[in-house]
Amino acid sequence: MATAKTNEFEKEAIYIADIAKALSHPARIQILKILTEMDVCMCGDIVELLPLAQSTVSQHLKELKRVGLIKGDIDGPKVCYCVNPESLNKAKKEFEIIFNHYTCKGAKSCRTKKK
Amino acid sequence: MATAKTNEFEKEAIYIADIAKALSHPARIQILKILTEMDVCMCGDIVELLPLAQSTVSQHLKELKRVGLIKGDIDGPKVCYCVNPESLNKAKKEFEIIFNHYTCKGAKSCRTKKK
DNA sequence: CTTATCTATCGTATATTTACGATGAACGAT
DNA sequence: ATCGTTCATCGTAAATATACGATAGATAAG
Repeated sequence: MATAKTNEFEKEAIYIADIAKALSHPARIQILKILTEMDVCMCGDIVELLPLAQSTVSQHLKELKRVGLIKGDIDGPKVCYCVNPESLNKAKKEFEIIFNHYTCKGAKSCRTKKK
Repeated sequence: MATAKTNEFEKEAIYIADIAKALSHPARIQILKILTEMDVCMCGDIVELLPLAQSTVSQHLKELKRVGLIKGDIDGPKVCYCVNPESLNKAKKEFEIIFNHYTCKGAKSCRTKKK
């Protein structure tokens, strides 16, 4: 990020950007999909479904956990992952707000200043 | 990205991740907000509202243009930016699909395998 | 033509992300 | 206690992202 100025932006913008960052890799999108479509949700299962090494998948899971979109429960030597419905709903609403805001107000023409 | 494996993922996941990447910086979230709330939408106006240099803002605008969320019309020496309602709506729907999908199906407990 | 304004791009420095193999930690089974 | 399984973390390399100043290009104004 190079001398990040993250804290000089608006709180809401920082939150949305952070969630968006967690969603900004195809592997993490597919992980979310996998976690909701499979009964089992172990790291090993995900590794088999993605073209990535186990350590890389583990890093992606960590990023999704960081923002709270998923959670992992230790179950013996395994870790059982699942989506976190609460935080997913919160993120959903935040994105809805900005998208609705923009699409409702945003159709203003760029060409109003033309001669 | 380090030897990006982007093309080995699902097409839909790649699209959503790409939009999310464009939204993954607070400056770009605020730019979208600014573009819908102001009548004028010149680069210079945005520079005054953000704690960033003009060249940096220009780069953020370029990233938003890359995924089609905004467009810029050349108006003399200025460039008049505005959101692109069509692509914004498309992105909105894609996010809705994945969020609704997850929140409808995703509440499965992680603890079903516990003794 | 010259100057001023506005924006994009270039060059550069630094931070972060992505990816992998190797290793370590935790646990169940033997 | 030892072994195998599962996952996280470490170390590392390469690609991207972020940010800035400097510069170039395009146009309006004079």
